[in-house]
Amino acid sequence: MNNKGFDAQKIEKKWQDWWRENQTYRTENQVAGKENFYALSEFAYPSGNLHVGHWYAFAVPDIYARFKRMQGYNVLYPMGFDAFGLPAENAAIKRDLDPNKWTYENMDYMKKQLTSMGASFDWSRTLATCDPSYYRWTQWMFARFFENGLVYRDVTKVNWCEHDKTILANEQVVAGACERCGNQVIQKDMPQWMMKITDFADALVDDLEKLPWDDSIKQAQREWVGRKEGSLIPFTIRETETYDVNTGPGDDAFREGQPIVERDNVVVIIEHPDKDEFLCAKWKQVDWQGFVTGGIDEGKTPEETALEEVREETGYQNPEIVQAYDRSSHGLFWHVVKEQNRKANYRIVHVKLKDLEREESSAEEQAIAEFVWVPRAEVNDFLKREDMRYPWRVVSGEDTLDQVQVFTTRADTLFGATYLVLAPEHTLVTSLKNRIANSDELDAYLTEVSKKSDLDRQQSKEKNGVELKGVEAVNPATGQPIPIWIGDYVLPNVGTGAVMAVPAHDERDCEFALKYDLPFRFVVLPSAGPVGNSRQLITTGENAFILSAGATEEKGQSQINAEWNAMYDLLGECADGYLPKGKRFSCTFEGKLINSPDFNTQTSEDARRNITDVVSGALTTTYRIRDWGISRQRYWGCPIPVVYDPEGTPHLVPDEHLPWLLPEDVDHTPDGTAPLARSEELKKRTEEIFGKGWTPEVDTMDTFVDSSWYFYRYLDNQNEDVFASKEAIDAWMPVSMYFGGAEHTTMHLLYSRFWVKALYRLGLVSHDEPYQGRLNRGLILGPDGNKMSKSKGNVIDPDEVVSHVGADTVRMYLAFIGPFNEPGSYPWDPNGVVGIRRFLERFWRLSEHIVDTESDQVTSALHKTILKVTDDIDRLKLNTAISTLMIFVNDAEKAGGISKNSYEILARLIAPFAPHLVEEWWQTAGGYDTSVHLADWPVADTSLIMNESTTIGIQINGKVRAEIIVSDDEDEDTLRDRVMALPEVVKWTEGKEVKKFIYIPGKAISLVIV
RNA sequence: GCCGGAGUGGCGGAAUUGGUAGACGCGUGCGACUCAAAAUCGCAUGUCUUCGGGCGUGUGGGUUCAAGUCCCACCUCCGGCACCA
Repeated sequence: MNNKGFDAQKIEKKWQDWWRENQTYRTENQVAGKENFYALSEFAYPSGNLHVGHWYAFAVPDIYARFKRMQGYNVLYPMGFDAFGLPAENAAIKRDLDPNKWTYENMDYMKKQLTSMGASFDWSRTLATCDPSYYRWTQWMFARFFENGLVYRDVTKVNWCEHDKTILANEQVVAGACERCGNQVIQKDMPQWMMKITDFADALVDDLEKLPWDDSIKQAQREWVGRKEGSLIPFTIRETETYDVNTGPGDDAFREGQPIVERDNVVVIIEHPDKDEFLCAKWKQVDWQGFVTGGIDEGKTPEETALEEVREETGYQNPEIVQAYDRSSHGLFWHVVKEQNRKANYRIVHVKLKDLEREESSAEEQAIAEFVWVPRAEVNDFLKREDMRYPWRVVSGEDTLDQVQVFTTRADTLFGATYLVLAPEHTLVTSLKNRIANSDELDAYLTEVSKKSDLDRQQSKEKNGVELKGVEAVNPATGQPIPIWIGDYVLPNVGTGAVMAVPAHDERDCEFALKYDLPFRFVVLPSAGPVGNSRQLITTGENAFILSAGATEEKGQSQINAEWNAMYDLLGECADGYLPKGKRFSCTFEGKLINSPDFNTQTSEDARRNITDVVSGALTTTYRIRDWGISRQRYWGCPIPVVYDPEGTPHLVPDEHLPWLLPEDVDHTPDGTAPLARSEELKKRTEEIFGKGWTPEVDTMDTFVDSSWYFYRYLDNQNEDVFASKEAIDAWMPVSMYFGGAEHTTMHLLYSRFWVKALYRLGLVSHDEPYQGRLNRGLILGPDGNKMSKSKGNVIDPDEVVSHVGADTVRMYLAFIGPFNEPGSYPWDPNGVVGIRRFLERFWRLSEHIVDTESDQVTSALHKTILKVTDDIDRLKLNTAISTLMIFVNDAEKAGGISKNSYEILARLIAPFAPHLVEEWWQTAGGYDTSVHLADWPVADTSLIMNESTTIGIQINGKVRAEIIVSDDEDEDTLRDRVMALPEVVKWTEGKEVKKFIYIPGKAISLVIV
């Protein structure tokens, strides 16, 4: 291929050498009359070999950097190496090498490969994060952060990768697995150094507003920070006095032959209408022993049964329900225990008499029991007797054990909170342990939970839990006691690790409540959406009644209407909001409050604030993001500049001892302990400087620390006094355009933003965002459309392609493969590469057709091309810029030639894409002795653009039927006459009436006929 | 499930504000040059067609003289978050 057209190999070598010798791309911090432009590509890990992804990451942005340079900017486009990290260490372990040597050899080799791209890197500014002259400043910044409380040491649960034998940051754990090696990550308690990124959580979200980045990047960062507005609601916790049921001879169940086992019964507590007294049955030898009881018949509610029992057994005719307790109690009859050991289920119903109107009870009833009024205090004493246990709670109000804060985003549903769920890890679970009646059950559950990995726990959606018997919480809005559960669906580090469960308005609580038969209270009437009741209402639950409401309808709007109507009907039936069995569901929409005294008809939004206020809660914000743990138990990383005194207190290594060097006498084999702990030299060094008994920190830093500030060091990489001078920083920062991979959106990009904000807070820099522009590039796939991988055998070796078609072709092909400003994935097409090579050859051959005078059409087309190419490169739509250049070259060929001046302009337009080839023409045939890359970018002369006529389509009833050439100055009437005379138009309009004639100059003519 | 983004020929993709859908490149077909092949050049290339035209930008509706583009509903794919309270 090289024997025809141009010799890429020769040309490229020649100009790469020339550029180096002439320092063409050396960049000064300031150039008079030029604005600075900092174009940055995420630096490379020195893996030892350049792949197509590197070309895409570095060579394509280089086109942009060259373009900006020609446009008159003073452009910095630097390159360096992110040189600490696991691969070096793994290679070292595997092949018994020195990671330092391995890394530096790779960097040398890769520098050569990078040069072969023809990129305009200023190599005088390069850096390597593993170089002591670099990491000295990483350590220096760590020290400043330490002094200002931005880094601290803490023992926390950490993500531990068994394979890599190191801690991982939350950001490095993907779906419970190690982001690097894919092995499962386990939780371990370990001391580690933490960066206080949470201090900047708000700024990391809010400051996104002022950045013109793609919304997907900003959104991903927002979600990562996970800021949520909500309320902290305090719930008091108290001891529940739960008693087994004792009944006397008045109980149905006591009578011979009654089916007691598995029978549902009520115990009725009867309150006096005026006095604080309760009606108790008087039995046999004792003054009184119990309350009215009765069996619940099939189809009756406990309430109905209770009212009936009161009327029948006591004769009082107007009882009124105060409260029905939902929890049933498994009672043992005190007297039956001895004889038959029978059991029954009890529901307790508390009624109050409206008046003392009384019918005489039957003789039979009177024979069994007569009734006496007993003062509350006396009843309470009775209930507390060891041998006399009743399921009725004694209300005393003085038994507050503790308080628990619950975080919720839906304080408006507080009246619907019918139970509380704590994470198994919640501290309250331990502190309440001795109060809990069912601690065996609890222990068994806790053991089971601890066996589950975090991954298992989050993957199994089957909810389960255990009630903490013996304690209960009080719903601060209703004042009602509610049970407390623990459940592993509540995660310890989300919110406060405690949830107020509102089954009627939360899907997860609904599932849990259905499983354990907990009450549903509906307190928010959903509002119709902006377009009416267009949304499906039910999220989950026993919604058969609702489904059947719309069963005859087709799925769609009428089904949805039926759902809403069924809900309204149901809510009309249950005035207190408690949903009956079989009709329990959850609806998470916001709306207006119901069943919430004092707050009814308020909107969810208002109620959240007002309810929070009334229950002495607090509006608050929570975040998903956690502090950044940076300790790594690995060798090849930046040493943490900390030593411990004999008491174990950490101290910074003073600045004069920086760089705090990475020891070399270390066996790198990972065994779960830090390799640095095995260094005699480090131990000795520490004792010599600080004294006997002092020990060094042996963990190294996460490599994301190294890369959090590297863009400063390019600006002033030789400076030995500061990480970069203020002048250099102010000249270049923030980075004008940062090119990188989408995979770094929630890691490097977030960390470095944090880092800069921290430096800003400490007054070390004068800007609080590192990157003005940001572009996530796409992915180059193999020719088969799959991700390139050795196992699939679809890996493209750029060196090999370059040896066939040259670097210019490869660069330009990558720019042509798809829009660089959209992070799509583009398959590598070997034939597509050939197409670009053909184009470059046509451009090359066009230089043999230089004529003295070219046609006006060519001149006009050239200037149009300038406009379009300039605009496209500016928007990083390099693919269409190239297609525009192709069109022009094709046209110029056909037009028979091009003037030298025009060819020079064309050459400059192509120069960023094919820097070697254009330089070759420019400095040989073109006759220049300075680089084309330092030439000015062409500016279009619009006066040379011929634009007097355009061909536009004629639509008849919306269909294009003809076309016509129109000059810009033609008036509408003459145009109309010409249009109507066209044979193609006549064909369609003959015998029809033309109702409308629309002319949009330069765009369309539209006729409406009938 | 929620939040982003995207669905256009055989393929990558183009159409910047609603105005001739498919630019440009690849592939394919035919032709020229050649003893032949490669390379190069030229022509054609959405689809159906009774050669009048019909149909075409994920699906179904709608707005408009005009819709890939705007509105409503849905489907699929990609990315982020996810038992997040």
